[in-house]
Amino acid sequence: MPELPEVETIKKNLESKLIGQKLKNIIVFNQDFILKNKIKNLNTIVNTKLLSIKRKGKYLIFFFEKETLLFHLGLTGSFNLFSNKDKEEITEKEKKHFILNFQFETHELVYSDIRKFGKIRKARIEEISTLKELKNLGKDALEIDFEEFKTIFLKRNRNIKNLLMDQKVISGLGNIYVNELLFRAQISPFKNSKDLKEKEIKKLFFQMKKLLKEAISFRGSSIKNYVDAQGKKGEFQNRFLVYGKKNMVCLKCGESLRYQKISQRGTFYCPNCQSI
DNA sequence: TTCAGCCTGTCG
DNA sequence: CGACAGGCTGAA
Repeated sequence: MPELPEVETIKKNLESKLIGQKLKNIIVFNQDFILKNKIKNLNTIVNTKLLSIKRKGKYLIFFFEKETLLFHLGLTGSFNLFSNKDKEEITEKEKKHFILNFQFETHELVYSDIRKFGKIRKARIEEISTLKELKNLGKDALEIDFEEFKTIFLKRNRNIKNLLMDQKVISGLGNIYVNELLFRAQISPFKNSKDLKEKEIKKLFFQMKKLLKEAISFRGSSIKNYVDAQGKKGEFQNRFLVYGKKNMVCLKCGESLRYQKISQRGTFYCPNCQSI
């Protein structure tokens, strides 16, 4: 579900409410999920303060005084902040997917996950960078500079869409934003990375930065499930040019947009604007 | 590099 | 009912 812009939006929400607060208690709603993630002694972070929250790619890392919690939201993971007054408005339907409730001084932070593809890791601060989830992660799409971005395409012989979605190569982009990015950069999703010209790599780089910043400014994209930590939908789905627009008219050229799977992922593109 | 598998929900 | 969904992994 959440790609870089959605995770960044959630991070901002949480930072503004929770930084510096002491975690008073944790309630586990779904013990199976905790077991599956091999989380032991979750309670050792209780009675310590949340010092900072960092994002890398689609991961969120909560830094407590001695330990850290790493989250990946999978497809349907979500955080929800509740103050005491809006707790009564929680529906049974929402409760059904609650995994964890972190009770801070002024707010409760609930992690929910409908499909339970999300991931949690716990590590001491000094161990965090040794987690395989982070060790194998490519540079964050917002942080990478052009020189580094260019090297992604050297010596690689792969489908461009798969390459950009590979978190080990560059982290943060998912299916929505790669579809949108390739359209905006006017590059075919079927193109091989080795065939990109320097000019196209430049275009891809600048469009990527622009797209992600724009999406963040609209607080991410909500297709079905995504809401930010305040329960609000994003707005960037209203700015999509191709994603979810099979058979609709291309706003640039009027051609009918196509849909086809590439490596099992739905791919939307304009055959005219994005010719090979 | 493909493909099932992990899960639940929705849409046609 | 099958197809599909903002992701990722591990096995063939």
